[in-house]
Amino acid sequence: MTSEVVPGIGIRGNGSLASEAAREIKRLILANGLRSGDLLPTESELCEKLGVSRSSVREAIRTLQTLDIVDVKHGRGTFVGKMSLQPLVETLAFRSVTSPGDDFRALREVVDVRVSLDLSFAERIVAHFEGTRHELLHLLVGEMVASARRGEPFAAADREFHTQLFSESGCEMVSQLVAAFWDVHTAVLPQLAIPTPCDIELTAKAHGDMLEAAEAGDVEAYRRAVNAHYAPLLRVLDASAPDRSA
Amino acid sequence: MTSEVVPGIGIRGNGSLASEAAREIKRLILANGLRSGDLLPTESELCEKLGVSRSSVREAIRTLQTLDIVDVKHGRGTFVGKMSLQPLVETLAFRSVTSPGDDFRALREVVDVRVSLDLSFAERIVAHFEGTRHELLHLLVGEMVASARRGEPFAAADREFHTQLFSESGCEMVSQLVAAFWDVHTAVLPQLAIPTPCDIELTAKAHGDMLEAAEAGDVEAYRRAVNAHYAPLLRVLDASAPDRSA
DNA sequence: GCCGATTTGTGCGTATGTATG
DNA sequence: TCATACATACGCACAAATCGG
Repeated sequence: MTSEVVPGIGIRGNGSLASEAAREIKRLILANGLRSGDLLPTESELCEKLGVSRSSVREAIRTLQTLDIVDVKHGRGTFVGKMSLQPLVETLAFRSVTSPGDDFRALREVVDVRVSLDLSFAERIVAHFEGTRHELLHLLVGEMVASARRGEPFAAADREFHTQLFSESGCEMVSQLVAAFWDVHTAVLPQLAIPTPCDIELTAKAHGDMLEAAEAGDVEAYRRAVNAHYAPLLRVLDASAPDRSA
Repeated sequence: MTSEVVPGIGIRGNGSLASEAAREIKRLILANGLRSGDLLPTESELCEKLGVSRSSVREAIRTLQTLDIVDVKHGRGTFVGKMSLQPLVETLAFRSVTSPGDDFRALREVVDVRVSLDLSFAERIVAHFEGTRHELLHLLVGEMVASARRGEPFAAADREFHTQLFSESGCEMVSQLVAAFWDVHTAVLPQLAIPTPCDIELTAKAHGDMLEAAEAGDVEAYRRAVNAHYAPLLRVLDASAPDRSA
């Protein structure tokens, strides 16, 4: 029985033992300077170190696993996670489908943020790709155009294209944020509307224009391509939610 | 839709039982059209409905609680949560302090995104506030300026100012995103640098300029005020991470 | 304020699945 | 094949918080 009442104010921070355990595990990661992929103590060891039962440790680990701060592998152990923005995706995606009246509203904002980031980071991206030729990105563009002509979707290539654009330019966090929004938008959109083959082809080609503009060092052309890229999608969203101001 | 129960052997779908249970609970929320604050079945009832033990149900609930999809209250029950972006804050904040070599790098990107959103949504915000006078925001500005003169911080007012700007303009999701980034940035910054009293006052005044520009319908002035608002912060970050490319 | 019912929080023992050697 | 170590799951008992009579 670990009543463990701390005299004075602190008690045990705020929450439950499990929440406290989660904080302690985070402190443990920080204190030992552990990085992604490093092995953490076993659950039993954590029980001893934190002075709580297995149940609490497991719930704490579950919390951190949800936040992608730790990565639990069955039968092997618990490792430091990649700390991706996956929790953001899940929350936003779920939220976007639980707003009956505002079906397109939440999704529209997600897309608006994507446009905002693509336009705002245009200088940085163009500056990075100017005068180079990025074979992987050209490959992805070719893949998307080819798929579009066959009337097939090209989700994987699309996602990688956008994330590569940012991560190559040294914006790792923004890249992951873009990926998260991409995930949300593609997870929610199919439940609301389906794009036309024509739009699919326009979108595919816009990726090529973005890449060429970046390699040519033309920021304005890059921004035009970004707007062209989102035009079909915004048209669908606006048509379904005409109450949008300006 | 989902795989559902596999006869015979207990294995079903892919992930763990707890993950499966979490998916089922989300489906339950969607299927019943539950909204924030609505009461969910008790853990015991969920055990029966999902056919798993209480341990698994609890881990599933813990997962959803971490994502702010459900809200658990001791002795009362489990409710549908507010689905805030709190999980994003925790992940990003933790990530920002676990990059020894990149101390300011992650934080810099967070601030870059904030600037991006403030600039990109300028038209929308200015269009909404033009010709009006928002007393609450003026109150917050006065509070910030007064605090700055006394050399005191004004975190609460600062945060509310920025979130109000977006939520008033009808961008609820972006507002919460801004709030999340604000939380990350203010959670991490104190561990890296402390602002000067002069910078504090400049920042406080910039808020007033933003508000006045918005109410005057001057988008360009608004953008200038936004840049002035972030200038002190960016100066600190750039000074500490000189490896930034153009 | 007390009591009991309900519900979540915690602890613990046990059995099973899974990787390693 | 067997043994070991560990994560996963189950079930129960009790503690703590909340609510209503």
